[in-house]
Amino acid sequence: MSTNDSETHPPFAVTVDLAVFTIRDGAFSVLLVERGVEPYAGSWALPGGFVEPDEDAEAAAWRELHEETGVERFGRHGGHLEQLRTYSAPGRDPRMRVVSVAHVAFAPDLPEPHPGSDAAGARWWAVDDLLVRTTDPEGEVAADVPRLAFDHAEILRDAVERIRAKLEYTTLALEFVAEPFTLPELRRVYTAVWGTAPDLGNFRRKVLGTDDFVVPTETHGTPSEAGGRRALLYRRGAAASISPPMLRATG
Amino acid sequence: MSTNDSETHPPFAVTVDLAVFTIRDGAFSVLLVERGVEPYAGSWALPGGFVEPDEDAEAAAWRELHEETGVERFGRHGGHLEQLRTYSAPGRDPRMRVVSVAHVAFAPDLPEPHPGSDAAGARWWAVDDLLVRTTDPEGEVAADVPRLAFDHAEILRDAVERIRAKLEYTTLALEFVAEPFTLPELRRVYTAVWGTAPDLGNFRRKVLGTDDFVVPTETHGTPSEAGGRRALLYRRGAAASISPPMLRATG
DNA sequence: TCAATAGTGTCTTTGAGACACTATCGC
DNA sequence: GCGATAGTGTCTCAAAGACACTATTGA
Repeated sequence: MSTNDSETHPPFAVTVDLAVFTIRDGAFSVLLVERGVEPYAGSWALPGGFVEPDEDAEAAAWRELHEETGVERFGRHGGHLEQLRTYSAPGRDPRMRVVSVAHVAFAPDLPEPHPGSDAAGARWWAVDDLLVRTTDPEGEVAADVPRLAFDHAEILRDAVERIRAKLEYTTLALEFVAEPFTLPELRRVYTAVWGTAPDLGNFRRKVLGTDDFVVPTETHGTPSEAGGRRALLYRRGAAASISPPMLRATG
Repeated sequence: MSTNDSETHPPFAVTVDLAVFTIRDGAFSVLLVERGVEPYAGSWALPGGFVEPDEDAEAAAWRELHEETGVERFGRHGGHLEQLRTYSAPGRDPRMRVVSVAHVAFAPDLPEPHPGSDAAGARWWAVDDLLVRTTDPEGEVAADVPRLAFDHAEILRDAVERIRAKLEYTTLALEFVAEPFTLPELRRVYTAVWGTAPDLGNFRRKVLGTDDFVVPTETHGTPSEAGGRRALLYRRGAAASISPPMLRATG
């Protein structure tokens, strides 16, 4: 906090940007909106918006999340949202000086998004495809995979790395499954986010051996369409951290 | 990034606040400034200031760090600075709407600070004392230990937790020692930050067994005033992470 | 009975925790 | 020699990695 007089300093616009993740058909996916207005009209970007005078950045992020996805903050399990970091490069928005407080959010079973008032479209994209396109503009992905507007490719990269890391030492994976869930479902979260499947036996040992990570029910789920044994159903436990962490395969 | 027209949205002031840490006389310490102007004149606060039009938040943080401590960004080992998180509660500054991008910085052997132009004073404080005073206003610390202005107690708490956690899985402790250094010196960093001393033998095994954490020299240091064997001197290695992590004692 | 998935058991290896022991310094 | 600090060795135990094996379902 400076002691200078504020009158001598220029105003900034403050926005929030959201990287909203879910698992769709086994793929780690993120929500993008197609911009309807300049700049970058027609480009795809992370959803976001301006912070209002009476709210902090987190409240603005929840509001935007609701507007884009219908996720409610309260009521049953409303997903998880946390601040990522703030992006403030002077030229990051061509219109004016904008500082953006980026957030990461995720929830299971998010509905198909409906575009906000200024967006031309909104849909889920596979994170891996977007990262390939970002890293290598001619990468081996479908031709319609877009590059991102503004500095959103950087934000997406940071968000993905945050989530991959937090799966190791927190119970964040629980936020990606709807209750009740099976252990194979939970394991598929790790598989989708990390890109590699944890060993089945070792995964069960770790999850069941971590106090209050998951809570068993008495009932079993239904097999997938491919058939097979019915898995036991669980609910989320109260544990927040995993110690020692569940490490990604050292491949 | 919103697609709304920016003209309809109110301006914010954007500042950076800094939690600058070092180890002084074996104590994990943070730099505070005594405010010379309202609000909170006479109170102690984290150093900081307004972000200028032509710089991003990180550049503003380096500039303020230099102004308060004389630490240069370039040249020899100029310390480490990273973004912590952004604080944006509507009432956090009584004058106006201010969003602050907080940063964490540290370096070994920082000089005595000289107060900036609007500060009445500047000095190092033991982190533990400040945290006790924050948690328990009548805690068992010296009577002159202050409470912090604005929401800086919260920022300090978050910063300390970040550093304690990062010592576990990164080589961040190296930023607190001047080259060349001895392993006992490096161990004292962990002891000061965590408040507990890692076992001497296990600490050496971990540090020397982590590839490129430290690089041995051929020379030995001088014993402390209490005497004893001379320790071998090392330099910082290129490794950035420690895997598996060096865990805090489970006390 | 077969394919597919869920779940169990166990051998091996890695590495942390604890702590005893040795080495080198100033005095 | 002694006290103090630096450094080594080693026993034990917790837990991860790898992988073989069994169980339960639908077709």
